[in-house]
Amino acid sequence: PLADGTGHVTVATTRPETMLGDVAVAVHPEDEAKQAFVGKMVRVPIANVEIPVIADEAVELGFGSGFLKITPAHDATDFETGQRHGLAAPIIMTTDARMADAALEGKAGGRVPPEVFGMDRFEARRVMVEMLKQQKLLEKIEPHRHAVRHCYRCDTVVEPRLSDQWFVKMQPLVTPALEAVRTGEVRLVPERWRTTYERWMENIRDWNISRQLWWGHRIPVFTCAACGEQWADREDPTACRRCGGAVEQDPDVLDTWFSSWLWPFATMGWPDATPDLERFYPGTTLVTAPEILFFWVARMIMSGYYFMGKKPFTTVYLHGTARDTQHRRMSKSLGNGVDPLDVVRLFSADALRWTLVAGTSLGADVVLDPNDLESTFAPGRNFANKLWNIGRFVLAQLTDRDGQGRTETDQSVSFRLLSSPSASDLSLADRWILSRLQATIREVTGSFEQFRLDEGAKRCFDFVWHDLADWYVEAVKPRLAPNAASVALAHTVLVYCFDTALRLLHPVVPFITEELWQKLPGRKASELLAVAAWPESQSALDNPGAEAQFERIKQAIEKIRAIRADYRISPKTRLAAVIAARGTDAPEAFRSERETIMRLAQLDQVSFDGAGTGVGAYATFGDGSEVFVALEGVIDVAQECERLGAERDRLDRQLTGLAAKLSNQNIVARAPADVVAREWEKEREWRIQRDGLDGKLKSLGCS
RNA sequence: GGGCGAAUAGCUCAGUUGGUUUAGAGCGCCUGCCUUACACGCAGGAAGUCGGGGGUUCGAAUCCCUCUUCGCCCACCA
Repeated sequence: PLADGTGHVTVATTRPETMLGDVAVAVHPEDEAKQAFVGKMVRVPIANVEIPVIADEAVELGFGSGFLKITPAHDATDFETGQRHGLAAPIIMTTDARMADAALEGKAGGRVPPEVFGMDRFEARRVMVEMLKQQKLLEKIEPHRHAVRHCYRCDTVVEPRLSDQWFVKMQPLVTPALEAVRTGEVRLVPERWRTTYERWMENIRDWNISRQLWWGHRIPVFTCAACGEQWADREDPTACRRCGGAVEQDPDVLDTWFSSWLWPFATMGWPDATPDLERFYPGTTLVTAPEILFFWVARMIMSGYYFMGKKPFTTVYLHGTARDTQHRRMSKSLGNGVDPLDVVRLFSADALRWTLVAGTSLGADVVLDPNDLESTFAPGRNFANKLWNIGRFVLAQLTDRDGQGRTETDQSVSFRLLSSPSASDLSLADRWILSRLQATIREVTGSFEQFRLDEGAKRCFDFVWHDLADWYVEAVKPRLAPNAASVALAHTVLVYCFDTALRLLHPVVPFITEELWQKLPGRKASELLAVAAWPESQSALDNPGAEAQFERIKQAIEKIRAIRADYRISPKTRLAAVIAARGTDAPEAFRSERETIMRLAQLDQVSFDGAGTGVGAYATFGDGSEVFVALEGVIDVAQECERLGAERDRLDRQLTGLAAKLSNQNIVARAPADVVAREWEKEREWRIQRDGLDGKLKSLGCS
């Protein structure tokens, strides 16, 4: 009711009991209809005090009744409104949320009436609603969804209550910390966090650093019981610095982040100028979770500039978060987590690490399925297993040749190549894998430097599994026979490749790589991969020509394997094939890897002269090179026609698409020359392959 | 309420300044193999109108607009 009895205003609230602490009712200054009320007094029911109607922009236009009760002691927004209008802030609850006037120190007789005095807030709410009803001052009750703060530990609804606290004035600390990130002096990775960081820094509020907890660093503020002098001190004083009276230390402790923000230098002996501090400050890369960017990272940057005059680190790498298949963050309270120890037990620590590193691209979260650990972590286990088996194979070659363990020769030869590769002795497969390895070293190093851990991990995976194991190890097997001429060289290349791959992979799968690496020849007992040198690529081993030629070897083998599968020929059946190099494809390359082709395509006969004749299956690849597999008695002309026809049609479709592109003058004129040249080269190769197939189709009499 | 991000094969995701890609990988799926390092493996294969619509461009999964859906972070919500 208005105090002058001329009417009333209606106020909505979700916390009726706090009306005992109301000091004003506010309306929005632009709410024309309500301006007449501003300056009038209203009587707060139950509390029986008169308070003014004021105008303030904290009121949201169009929300609720348009009248907002102001309770400065029990609501943060209201506190600020109260400050703006110079209003009092009566506290009407105790620290354990029972109704009582704090100003009366536990005695009744103030704003809190006897009916609810000493009552818990929720009980008081019920009683007060009843009282309002009886006094016919309750207009209506309706459901309203809104956010209520709960204690993170016991889930109790938290009640805002005005109290004295210590704050750090943040504005002076912000400027250098904001500038550092803006200029790139401190780099955030991924970069998009910069916006978030800047927004927070620009709107920073003073930092409440006092906590009413049992455990923590006590606030070093002292108060004299006699004269009231109050000061902060580095030492613990025993008497007042002014009058010599008894002193008391502030009972509160510091916010945990108030000590954490000193971490970059306090851990190294600060405030003393220690050698560690000199050597290790500033640090290089801080790795942490994104949600801690404000709590910790921003504050470390601020404290670094303030206390040390320098940034605390150059790069902040913010990693992803582990989530479940519904993208919920894994947490103890939700119970949707994956226990790392289970994963270690079932799949190994390397498998766990592999999944998290290889499965997360920069700045992205990683989704793990707590209900299907197998499909989540098996790939990592499988890869570790593959590494182990390659290691077993390599080591077996080096140790059991004549039943007498590894020899002196093995150890010396294995590392000679590193300094002086002799190209003339190397096979095509050697040159290919060595060149591939150099590219791998460069790419993996580059990826890691850019925090593209997934990219680096997967590049290693591809090299180890698909280059080294699938092709090189298979190609090199015949040369590993004890009496083979190039056995020492083969060992050298094999060990060099494997050793280097282990070094590259060590950050991702540290345990198995360490174990394997220490078993390699030439290792001293004290050597650790963990501190071994990072590989450097040797440009002398780069060999694009060998890479291209060995690609053709692979293609020839793959064509033969595909023919074998198409005609359902048992893997045990050895076949005879003719491979004809065409165009720029080098015939001597095929000849030099004759053994490899025979073994991997399961042939008992291969010729590199002329084209194949008789009944058989045909395929074309590369620069028009051809492969012919004799299939007397197996071949079905109709099926061969269909097979070749399908391949010819596929090439035709591609050629049609390309032709449209290349006949468009716009493209030819406006696209970069090298792009156009590449398209023409593609067109040439596809056309040669297509023409080859056409000829074959004709000669088979396919319609 | 404010800010940010994501939608690409059945699933989880790559695809770095628009053009070497015939849109890839792992898992799953289909066929055949215990080929003396590995069946946690080998060989071959199927599978995607790159969320919808519009635009810019000679050219778009990639840039712009819009719609839809999902998610995350922050917040002083009467």
